[in-house]
Amino acid sequence: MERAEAGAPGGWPGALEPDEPDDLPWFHDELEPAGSSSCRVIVHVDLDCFYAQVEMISNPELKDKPLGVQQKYLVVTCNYEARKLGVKKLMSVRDAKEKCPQLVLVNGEDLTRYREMSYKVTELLEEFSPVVERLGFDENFVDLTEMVEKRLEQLQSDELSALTVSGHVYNNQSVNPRDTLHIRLLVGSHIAAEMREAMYQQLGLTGCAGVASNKLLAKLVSGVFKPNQQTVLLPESSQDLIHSLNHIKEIPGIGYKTAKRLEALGISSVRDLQTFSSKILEKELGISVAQRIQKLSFGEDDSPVTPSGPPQSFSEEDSFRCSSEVEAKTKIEELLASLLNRVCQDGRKPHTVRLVIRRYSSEKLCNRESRQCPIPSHIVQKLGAGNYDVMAPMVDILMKLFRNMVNVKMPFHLTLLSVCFCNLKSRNTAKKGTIDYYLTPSLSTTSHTGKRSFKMKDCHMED
DNA sequence: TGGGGTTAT
DNA sequence: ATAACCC
Repeated sequence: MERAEAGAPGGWPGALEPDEPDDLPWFHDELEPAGSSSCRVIVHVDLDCFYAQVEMISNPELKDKPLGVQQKYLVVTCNYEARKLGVKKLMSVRDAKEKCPQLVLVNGEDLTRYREMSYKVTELLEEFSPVVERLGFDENFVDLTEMVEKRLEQLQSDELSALTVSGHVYNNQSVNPRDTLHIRLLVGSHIAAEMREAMYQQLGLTGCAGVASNKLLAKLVSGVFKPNQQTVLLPESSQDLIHSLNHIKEIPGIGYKTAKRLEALGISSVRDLQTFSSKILEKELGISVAQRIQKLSFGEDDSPVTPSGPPQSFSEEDSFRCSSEVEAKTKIEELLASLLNRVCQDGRKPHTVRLVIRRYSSEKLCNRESRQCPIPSHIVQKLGAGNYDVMAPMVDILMKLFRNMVNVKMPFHLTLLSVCFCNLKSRNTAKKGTIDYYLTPSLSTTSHTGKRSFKMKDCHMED
């Protein structure tokens, strides 16, 4: 609904001159309804060095020491003590120890406690407003638009005029108390402060927050004041914020590949991307990517905060060297055992299983191959209680997938194995009144007999 | 580069 | 099934 039809006989002059090259981004002169009703208030919440915080909560003796969390030979994250001493994220253990010999390392290859804490944070935020989108384990977006509206209705006019910001204002921009957008964002900043306070009081976690009118800007502004602080962006400063980025790769949504292709076109700064021909960009990257990233370069992002809900998939992976089928099977059993525990806790049942490998060979970054297949229904039904019954047949399936990818009669060298359960169903997924409902034994009124007898006359069409 | 996740094609 | 993106 945001998008004007490209070929629509709109009232704008350019439509009457089809021969005129139109290289200006089409969205640039889009009329905002200007009514504040279309403006959202979004908060991005970003925990400080999350894994390190979880480790310091688990073992308070680590609190005032420089701490790094290690996976294989990498320090994937570290606390601020360690950062002061020169340790960076994703630094090799060798470099980190060299920079900082006193660095304390804990192993963070098992994500269980991080994952659990991560969901506690999301659930806490969902208590404020149910529209929470997770991004990784340590970031969440919350759409505060409705909450802000409700709070504004409650506020008296004298309270309204005395309203101040909680935390920083980007660029130190002055607030206009008569600007309804300013006021709404200020209310958002108070909600953000309450969220951070609740995270600290209830979970012992600190983090940053950014409040702005869309996800892109909220995310960018949350990182401006860094540990344990928050910042609100007022609309007049959005161009300053986006131009504070030194390279297009810093725009969330423009990844490694796209950045390389843009660089090949001579685009490296945000302004380069803003002013580049839309037509050529669409031809190079496809219309979808081109339009999306060019809008991002102006700080425009109409993507909604999509509630994440429960995870779509569970996976366990381990990077290690593997050159025999026996090694592979042992690792697969290990990964599977952990996964079965997780799936058991979740309550839903996966209907698809996938095996992922990474081959050694020519270090093509991110070369992974996968094979997947449906989990036979008689196995699906056993999931949940006795995982011992499902272990053997699942290993069998996974080894078939393995041999489908890897010719075990030839020498091979893998550097990673991963098992993934997906296509999760609550098995209440069959809705009442549908054929599936009556064909699902656990839902049918006669199912408790254990017999697969589906008599339509026994079923009621209530609801 | 680890050990995860998501969506689009 | 892969390829891109995110952390």
